[in-house]
Amino acid sequence: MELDARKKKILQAIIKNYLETGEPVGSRTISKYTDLNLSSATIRNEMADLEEMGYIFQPHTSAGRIPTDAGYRLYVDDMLSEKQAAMEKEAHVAEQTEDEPSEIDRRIDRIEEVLQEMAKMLANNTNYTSVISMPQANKNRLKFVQLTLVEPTKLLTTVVLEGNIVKNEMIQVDKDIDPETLLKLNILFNNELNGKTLREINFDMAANMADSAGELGALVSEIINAIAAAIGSADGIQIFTSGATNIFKYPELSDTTKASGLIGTLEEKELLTGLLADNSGENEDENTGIQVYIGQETSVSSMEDCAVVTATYEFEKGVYGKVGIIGPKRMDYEKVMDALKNVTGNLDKQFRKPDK
Amino acid sequence: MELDARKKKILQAIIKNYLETGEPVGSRTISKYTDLNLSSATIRNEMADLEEMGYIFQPHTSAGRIPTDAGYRLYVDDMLSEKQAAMEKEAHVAEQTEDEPSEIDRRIDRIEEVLQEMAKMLANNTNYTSVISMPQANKNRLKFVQLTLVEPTKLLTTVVLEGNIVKNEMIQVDKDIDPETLLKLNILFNNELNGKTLREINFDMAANMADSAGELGALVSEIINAIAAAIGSADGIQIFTSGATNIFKYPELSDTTKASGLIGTLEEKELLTGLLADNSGENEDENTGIQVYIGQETSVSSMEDCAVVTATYEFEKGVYGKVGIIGPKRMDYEKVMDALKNVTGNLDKQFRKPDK
DNA sequence: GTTAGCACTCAAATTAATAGAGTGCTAACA
DNA sequence: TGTTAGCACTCTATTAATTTGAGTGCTAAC
Repeated sequence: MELDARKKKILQAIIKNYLETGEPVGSRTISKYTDLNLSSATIRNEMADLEEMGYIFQPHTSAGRIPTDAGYRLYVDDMLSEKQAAMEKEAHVAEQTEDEPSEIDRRIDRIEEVLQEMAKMLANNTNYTSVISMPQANKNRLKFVQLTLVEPTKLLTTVVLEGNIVKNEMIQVDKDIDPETLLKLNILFNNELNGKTLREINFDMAANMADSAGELGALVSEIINAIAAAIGSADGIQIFTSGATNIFKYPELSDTTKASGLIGTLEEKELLTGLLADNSGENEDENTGIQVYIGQETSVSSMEDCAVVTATYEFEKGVYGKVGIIGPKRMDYEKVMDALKNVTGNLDKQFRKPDK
Repeated sequence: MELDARKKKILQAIIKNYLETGEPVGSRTISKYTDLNLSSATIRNEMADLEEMGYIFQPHTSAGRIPTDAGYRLYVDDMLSEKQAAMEKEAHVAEQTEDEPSEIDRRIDRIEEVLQEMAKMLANNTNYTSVISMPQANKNRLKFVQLTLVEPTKLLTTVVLEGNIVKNEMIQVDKDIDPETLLKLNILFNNELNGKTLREINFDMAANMADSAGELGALVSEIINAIAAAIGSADGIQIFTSGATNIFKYPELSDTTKASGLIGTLEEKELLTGLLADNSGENEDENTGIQVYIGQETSVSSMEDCAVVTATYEFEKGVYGKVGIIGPKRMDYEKVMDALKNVTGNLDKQFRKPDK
């Protein structure tokens, strides 16, 4: 069967209406709602076809229609391509209004706090649950290492990554370290490791350095481990969420089992990593950088009644983080995408030009 | 009216039964449940008295009785005094078994992670929601300050507090700083500030130091601000929660409005600070260090159907943090208190003797 | 002071009745 | 051939009526 223009128009009308009301949509409603001037009977016929094609379904025999995941998919894809076209048009215009004053004017030293607050704002504005991931550091380069003796046998390793993410790790050492050795170590590490990514600081390099350090070998490799751990802890995607309770605003998500499951995954966060991982390209809209996962596509069972929309922000050249919205499938995709574009734009500005 | 021994026994039986079943308790049940050998009619009379005294009430006229907050209070206080007596007996015994091997054997460098994991364990074990506060640092002393130049105009301030809590703050400076000045500053700050608490690093001291620094005055006071901010950020009580979804296991908490409110306060965390604040003495049981808040006593409106039990752990001499359990009023107080004692004991050990 | 017995109350569960939205199908129409 | 009016049918949701049972309070007897 063909999905001709009329069928498509009807499908869109059904979805649009369902997004607003959350109730199954009947043929009579569509007959009035659209400018097609068709009777409800005709609509009914078309609806039967659309159902056969898998875009809509009836929760029970005498009810109106509800979009299936495939239906949502079609709708969202259409919207994305429209958005894309619109953006191409406005591209140059945007270029000019570039340097409008950012509303947010604060110190950037505590990225965590900025992101957490951003998440809060986003959740408040959209009435959905928001999710933001720390920029992924596994591509981040080591900028600076500082070893400091805090106690005679306690060595503090301060690791600064490109983009000025700072991490600390405390090392317990066996024997006292004299200031001279400490200085030597500091120089050694900064010479050898600066500019390297976690991947590059691999076992080979650890071995090499330990060898060339002679009798300090054991200590050196322990320090390298600590550094790797520090980078790694920045690396294990850190996720901020906000507005978890917004799900209770949508009846289809707020029965106890579903809500509990959802909030559980939000609390645990592990399952969210997949959605916020840096899977650029895959499934992503090239122009808008927006990804949409509907129901099963999230591959998180507790979210099978949800949709997730994510966008990417640039933290440093080549280092990305993600912002996401989790809500019911019948979320206001358009509004959500706008809000996300807005947030990522803000973050981009804030991080890329830290000082005015 | 007098609360004689028999009435008390009946009251306890009612509460005990209600804790288990969550259903209103009738006179017949008590007549069998206790070893008092009284008929249900007699129990009924006593119950009427207990109701008049405000310890129990009926949700509706033809239902069994449910404990009031006052009833719970009596029950809990009784239990605490029993526990206290028991502890006094076991005091010397405990002394001997002191150095049993701790089950938890991990690196202590990341306090945050330790606490978060502890919270998780606690929530899993008890089936309630757990809450742990970072040790409060406003009594913490500054141990060490390290200034490092990360970029020509970016100064990284690493602050180590007693107990090896590490905080970082990035400072943007106007003009380049030469290595010599940096060294001078490092020495200055470590000489002047080490061992001081946030309170002691007040405006006077800031002013003094800035004055004696001459032309570097502006920079010095900016750095002091950064240090204060770093300490302050460790100071603003940081709270870890876990097992928020456990509340759905208790019907009396899981209707959407209540659950939403509760989870909201758990997410926001601000409202929890009151419960976990270091209000030692006030309302606290001297021997056990356990505090119990029932319903209204939490002074958090979303928790008026909850009870909160907290215990104190010692992080460093004189520096305390709190561990708490949030659950329905009919929680298993005994189990909860034991679990809390267990956790605080573990934390005490872990922090007080970091190395074996 | 305790207890048996009885009338009474009220929430919760069950059943019955009703209303209404929406469908599918058929037959007529342009 | 595509569109439409009309009608019988289906199924949910709502409301009302009924029943059940746990539990009480009170009285009278022990």
